Amino acid sequence: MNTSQNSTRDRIIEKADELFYQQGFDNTSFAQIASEVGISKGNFYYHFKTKDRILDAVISSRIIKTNAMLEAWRTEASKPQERILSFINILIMNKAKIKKYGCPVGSLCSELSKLNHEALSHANELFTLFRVWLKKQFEQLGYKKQADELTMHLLSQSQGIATLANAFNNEAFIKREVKLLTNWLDNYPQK
Amino acid sequence: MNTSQNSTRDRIIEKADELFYQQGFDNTSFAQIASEVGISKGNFYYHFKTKDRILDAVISSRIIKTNAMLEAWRTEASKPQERILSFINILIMNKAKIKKYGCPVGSLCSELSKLNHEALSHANELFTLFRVWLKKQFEQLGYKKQADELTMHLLSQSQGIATLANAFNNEAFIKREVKLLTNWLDNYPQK
DNA sequence: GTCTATAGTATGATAGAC
DNA sequence: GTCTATCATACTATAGAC
Repeated sequence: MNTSQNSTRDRIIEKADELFYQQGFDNTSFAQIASEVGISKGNFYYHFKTKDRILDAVISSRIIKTNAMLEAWRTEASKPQERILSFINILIMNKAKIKKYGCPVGSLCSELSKLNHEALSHANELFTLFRVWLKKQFEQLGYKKQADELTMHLLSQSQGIATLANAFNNEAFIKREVKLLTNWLDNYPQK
Repeated sequence: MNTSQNSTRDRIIEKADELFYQQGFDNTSFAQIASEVGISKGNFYYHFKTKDRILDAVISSRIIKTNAMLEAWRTEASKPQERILSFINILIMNKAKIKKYGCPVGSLCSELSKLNHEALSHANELFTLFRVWLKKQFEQLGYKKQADELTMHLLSQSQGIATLANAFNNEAFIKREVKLLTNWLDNYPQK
């Protein structure tokens, strides 16, 4: 568990993460994950006893990756404005996948909400990671009390962009809206 | 079919519509719909042979209702600006349900996209109804070439608001963002 | 750790009586 | 039109050999 490389377990998580994003959690079966990883269903159950456990592992993995990404954005840019732009630009970086599958965070939370799944609060932590990080950047930009409102507004816009790009299968729309967001960030008046 | 009142069929569609919204399409079983309507599964299959057929019927029903709503908004207000406000205000009108289940259009399209379901294009017509209607209002407001971009921007914002209100279980956020949207509509400069 | 069965259950769908 | 079976399948999960 701790000493070995965990390579099979990691491969399961990685593949499950991908399939949950592309097909949804409920719509992805153990059999398919096992098949695509190249192991038997029996072996799969050695690593994860229930479907909730694999979902938890996937969410935890995403949390770790997200934290690493946010930390990278922080160190790569000294100015908070540039850091916020890093967030906005993931819409461009991932535009092909977003067009196909929407936002990985938003679509997962939306599905878990419908399923009334207990892992919803765990998945929501992903949103909260972005929220806390962005809020800090807005605060450093000079926005005091409005930092969280600005953050929620930005998160909201990015969710809307992902949803419509997915629904209308439209990458150009993402580019246009990202420009609007960038202008908004540049020109927001009150501090 | 045509002469009778179709009451059982209509009740099935109505209940399926509700359950698909609250629990998702894939996660809602025939058995549950039948049970909640108060009929047997066998009777259910008399009215709808496959799950795709009931989904089609639900989407068609939503299209009819949406068209009626848009037509009502048109006749209730003579000014295009007021009509657009009618659209924005459904976020307030339905804030309790949006908090619980998200946007009925966005969440359905998102799910069908993940399922790679053939009914996705049918469901997208719902988005298109709003898009065409809003575009017309913006054109009458005096926006020529930008009408569709403004429409997509507005649709995008409403989707984002619904997604975040659902994820964070937050109605106050809806109210705040609706005010921003209303201000945006009032103050948008270029025509 | 990995495999091959296999159990148990839920679901979509059908057959046939009334 | 509505009902009571019933079938077939897919999926979650388990047992036990290697």
